[in-house]
This record gives sequence, C-alpha cells and structure tokens, in this order.
Amino acid sequence: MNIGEIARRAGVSRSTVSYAISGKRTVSEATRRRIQHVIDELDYRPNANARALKEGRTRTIGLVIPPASRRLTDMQLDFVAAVVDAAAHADLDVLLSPSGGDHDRSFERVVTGRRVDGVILMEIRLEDARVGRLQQAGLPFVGIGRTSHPDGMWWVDIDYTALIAKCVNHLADLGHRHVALINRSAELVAAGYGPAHRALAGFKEAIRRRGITGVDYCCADDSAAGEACLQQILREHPEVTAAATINEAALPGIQRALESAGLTVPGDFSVTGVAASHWAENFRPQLTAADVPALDMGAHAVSLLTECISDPDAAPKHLLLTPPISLRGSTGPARR
Amino acid sequence: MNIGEIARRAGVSRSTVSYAISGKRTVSEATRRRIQHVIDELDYRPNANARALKEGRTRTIGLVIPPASRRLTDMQLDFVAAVVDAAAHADLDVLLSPSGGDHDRSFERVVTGRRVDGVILMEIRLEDARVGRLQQAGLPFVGIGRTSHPDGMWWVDIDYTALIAKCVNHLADLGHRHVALINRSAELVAAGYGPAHRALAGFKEAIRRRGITGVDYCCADDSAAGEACLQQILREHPEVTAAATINEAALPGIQRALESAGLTVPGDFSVTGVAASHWAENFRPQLTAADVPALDMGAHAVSLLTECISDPDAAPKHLLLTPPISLRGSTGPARR
DNA sequence: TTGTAGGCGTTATCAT
DNA sequence: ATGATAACGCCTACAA
Repeated sequence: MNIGEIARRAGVSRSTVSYAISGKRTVSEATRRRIQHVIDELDYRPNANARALKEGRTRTIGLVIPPASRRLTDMQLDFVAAVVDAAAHADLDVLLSPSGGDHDRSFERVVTGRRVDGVILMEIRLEDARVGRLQQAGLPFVGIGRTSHPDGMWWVDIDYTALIAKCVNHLADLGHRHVALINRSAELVAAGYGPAHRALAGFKEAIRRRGITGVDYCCADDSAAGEACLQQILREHPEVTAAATINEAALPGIQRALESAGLTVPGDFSVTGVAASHWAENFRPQLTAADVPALDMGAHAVSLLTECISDPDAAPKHLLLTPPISLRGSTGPARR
Repeated sequence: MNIGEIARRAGVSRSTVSYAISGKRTVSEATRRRIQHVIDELDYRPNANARALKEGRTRTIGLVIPPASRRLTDMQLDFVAAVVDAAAHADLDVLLSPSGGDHDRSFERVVTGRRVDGVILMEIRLEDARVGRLQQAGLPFVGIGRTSHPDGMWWVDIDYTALIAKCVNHLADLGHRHVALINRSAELVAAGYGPAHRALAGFKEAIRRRGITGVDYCCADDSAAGEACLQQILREHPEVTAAATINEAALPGIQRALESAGLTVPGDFSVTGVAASHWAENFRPQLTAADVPALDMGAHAVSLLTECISDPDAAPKHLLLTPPISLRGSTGPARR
C-alpha cells in the first residue's frame, strides 16, 4: 500500500496525493475529498522510512540507557518514562539503546545508522567516551547528567554538590556533629559516575565549612546493601547521629537497619538526602529530601534536544537544577 | 557521507562498495582493502533507513508500553528491560511507544508507519482494541499477556489463575479458613485487565474447592493503598488470617499495616502471592511467592516475535508459565 | 572481478 | 490545480 496505489485509485498523480496529505500546496476540495476517501478506505499511512530518507530527518530520537542487566534505579526509570512521554507529546518516536561500556553495537547503530535525529544520553560519567563519539559523529545530543568538562555539550543535571551540602547544613543546624554520607556503589565511583563524585565533593566541603566530622560510605543500589551499610556505620562510627544519601534504593534497608538497632527516626537518628519523591514518601517517617524532578528533567531534555536539532550550531544550553529540600519527618535535633 | 562518496574515493562503483560490505559477492582482496580503508577513514556506516526501504524490513521491533503517567510497576519495568536486552542481543533495535487507550498517535505511527517489523504488546486487556488493530494491519506481534480469546494471537503469559489457586491451597493446607485476595486497582479491574480477573477467578475457585471463606479487595498500585487496604480488611474481616496478592507495589504498605496492627508475620498473619523476586525478597520475613520470571518472559517474547516475523503464516504459539512458588518465611500455620 | 541501471516510497521542483 | 520527474541512499539482477 503505497502512495502510487492511492494515486492510481483516486485517478490523480502521486504528487497530488502527497500534497493532499501534507497540505503544502492547494488541492481542489473535490480531489482532496476523493483522495481522502481512498486513503480511509485502504487505511493508508505514508512509509516513515521513505519519508525519512527523502526529508533527511527521522522524527525519532535515540535514548541511551544503562543495560538492563544492571537493574535500573527508580530515578533512571523516571527519566526514561519522562523522556518517552515528552517525546510522544512532541510526536517524536524513541529508539532505545541499552549501552553500558564504551563500545556497543546497539549504541553504534544509533549513532551511525542515521536512524535518529538526536540522542539523549543517560548515566554520563565524568569521562565518557560516548560523549566524544557523539560529538565526532556530529549527532545532536543532550545529556541527562554531564561530564567533568561539560561546557561543549547540552545537558540537564541536578546539582548534587549543592544539594548534599544543603543536607549537611540542615543537619548541622539541627545540632548534628557527626554525619555520614551513604553514596552510590563503589563500582560507580570507580567508573567516575558524576553524581557520586559530586555528592562526595559537596559533602566534604560542607563538613569542612561547618566544622563537623563526616564519614562517607559506598553502598550498592539495593536495600540489602543499605541495611549492611548502615549497620557498618553504626558499628564503626557509633558517634554518627545522622546520614545523608543519594542512594534511594538503599533506603528500605537503611530503615530496617535503624529499626533492628532500636533507633527511632528522627529521635535517635536523622536521615536525609536526594531521592525521587516516591521513595521519600515511602520512608517512615517520610524522608526530608530534595525531590529529584525527574519528569521535568526528561521533558527539558527533550525540549533542549529539539532545539539543538533544529539549530546544531547554537551555543550549548545547560540546565542545572537545585530542587528545594522538602521538609518531612525524618530529620530532627541531634540526640545528646 | 553515502556509498557513492565511498565509491568515488575508492575509485570503484557503488555496487562494488556495497558488495565489499555485505560480502554477497566476491571482491578482489586489493579493492576490498582499498574500500575498507576509505570506509575507516571517513567512518562510514550505511544509512539504516535507506537499507530498510530497499530490503523491506527494518530490523526494529516496537514495544508498546503503558504511558508513563501511570507509573510503571516493577514487573512491567522488568519486562521492558528484558525485551530491550533480548532485542539488543539479537541486533534488533527497539522503538518505544507509550500508549494507553485504544487510540493514540504514537501507537498508530508504530502500527502503520512501517517502521518496525513486529510489535511486542504489554498490558493487554481481556478485550483489547490494539490487538484487533495489529491483526487488521497484518503486523506480526506478540503479547506479554493475552486477551480473553487468545487463540489467534502469539503470546507469553503467566497463569495467574493457577498461581493464586496454588497460594490459596498452600494457605488452606496451613489451616487458614479465612483468607483475603488483595487484587490490583479497581480501575484495572473495570478496564478488563487480564491478570486481575484471572487471579480473582482462581481465588474464588480455590476457595470453593477448599470450602473456606474468602474476601477480595481491589487496591491501587502503591504502598499507601496497600496499607489502607490491609487495615480495611482487618477492620471489616477480623477473622481473616492470611492474604494472597498480585499487587507487589502494595507490599510495603501491607507490611506497615501489619506492623502497626501489632501482627507478626507469619505468626499472626500469613502473606503470599505473585511478585517479582525483588519485591518478595524485600518483604520481612521474605515473601513466600511465585516469582514472575520477567526476564525469561521478555526474552521469550522477543524470540517468538522473530519467529513470527520470519513466518507470519505459522500457527500462533503460546507460552503459559506457572513458575513455582518459592517457599520463604511469610506463611505459616493459622493462628488459633 | 567489476560496472550499469532500476527500484524501494516519498517529497519537491519543475512544467503545464 | 495538477502531472511528470528527479532525487534521497541503498541493494541487487543483469551485463560485461
């Protein structure tokens, strides 16, 4: 079922059908209706590939996600959902590419196959070969996250440094003198994962500023690790009275460890951090935390990408978000 | 950068370049090397769209997911991840379409735009217009889930009827005489969501068989609803000593309600059901449950789809899984 | 062993 | 207001 068949049945030329569909030139009402009738009857839709070939653009964006083998965190999933929804809203299709390492067939296909007009890249490392690859290929892209030298690229990101510093300040204001940072996994830190490094930097700086002591721990992205991690903190640093975390998947485990240690929140121990609101609200009491506006960020990423596609030579734009910390019930004055 | 440019620079014809790449006819070692050299130098890759247009197939599959506005459950996310990974493994790209209702632009684009060779459809209702739409379009597709008349389609599904019956039997064997089913949301039931209806059917049938009493409740897909739901059960049916659920997102709330009611698991109250192992293992004590093999199912769906694409006229194949119930710690003898 | 040419389905530039 | 025709980039029968 192609445009020629429609043209034949409607007794017109292919170009007339094309124009009748696109409306890019006037078609007499009579023939327009005749054509539309045939189209409806045969349920014809233009072949998107042929159109893309001719027009030089695909109306499709690529979304590079971490491979599923590593279970995605809720926040990552929120990003994916947000991007997909925002793209659908803009009548863009989304081609998914699960790609972890530096070299990956799926990623290469997306980058070099001219199947997408642009790419949204998630889980960017401080040094990320994929960024270079995309730049070299001249493919417009927007990062959800940024490298250590982010000036030359488009991105949206969360200011983990500032947010964790805010958390520490909040705890210090409440009289806590010994606080812990529960970071993401050691593997991610070793891989140069930006949020982990930036959160740590913000933590250390705030600790120094406030003249309090801090310990930081890596923790895998699951509740069992969270439980073990908090137990370890309580064991190795019994003086610690509060923790800040960017590891939302560890929260249920943190909660369990506190319960089984007989510590109440926030009476005996305060917890705060950066998390999707969904996780924060599932903590008991609900978590005082900076709510990551994942939906907004995904939408922003799509909108930046369309902008960057339509004008690839424009100066890169950035969006560094510092969402407010929602005061809920998990932080309180330090126990004496 | 197209094949003609490569040909020009290598001093050969375009067809020779094409054959050098595909290997579908012999090319002298000398020219092959010369061509490869130019390709490497310019980092040329064939335009996937042009290739798809010529070959009549896209090496891409569509994955129709629920819209993100409704937050995806963990199980759904596992399916998505599994499908994407399995597809990447088979060198297939995945085009995502978030589509809820019967009519949706994104879905229509996927179905009629000839951008995909086949489709994997998630969250199928007992009566699902999208199934008819795909059949009418003649596009190969595989359901993760099935309609009420599933013979004419390819699908993989979980036998919720059998699994919930098994759960009830297990509880009855332990001496429970009054059990509850915590189902998915009333909206999903009203929409004819298969698992909810089939689980309810299995529940009622098993109740009848064992001569015990059962109550069933709908519950939204979040922990707050789970908490409220279990509280309601305890209030309205204090005789109930056990619950089975297919609503994994409700589990944390169920746990909280039991704790605040002062009930221990499994001493005072048993809990079982169907859940992703990840949720089951996060329950305390860990949940005796049928673990949904989402990864396997996703992989199976992709493999069925490739089969169905390569032979669209083959008789539809099905896969109805009844994963074993993993005995963990959340079920025990009924309290007296 | 290599080159020529036609066509996949569309859109856009001419021309009528 | 409409038609013929030439691309878009690739693959592949046919010819040499």
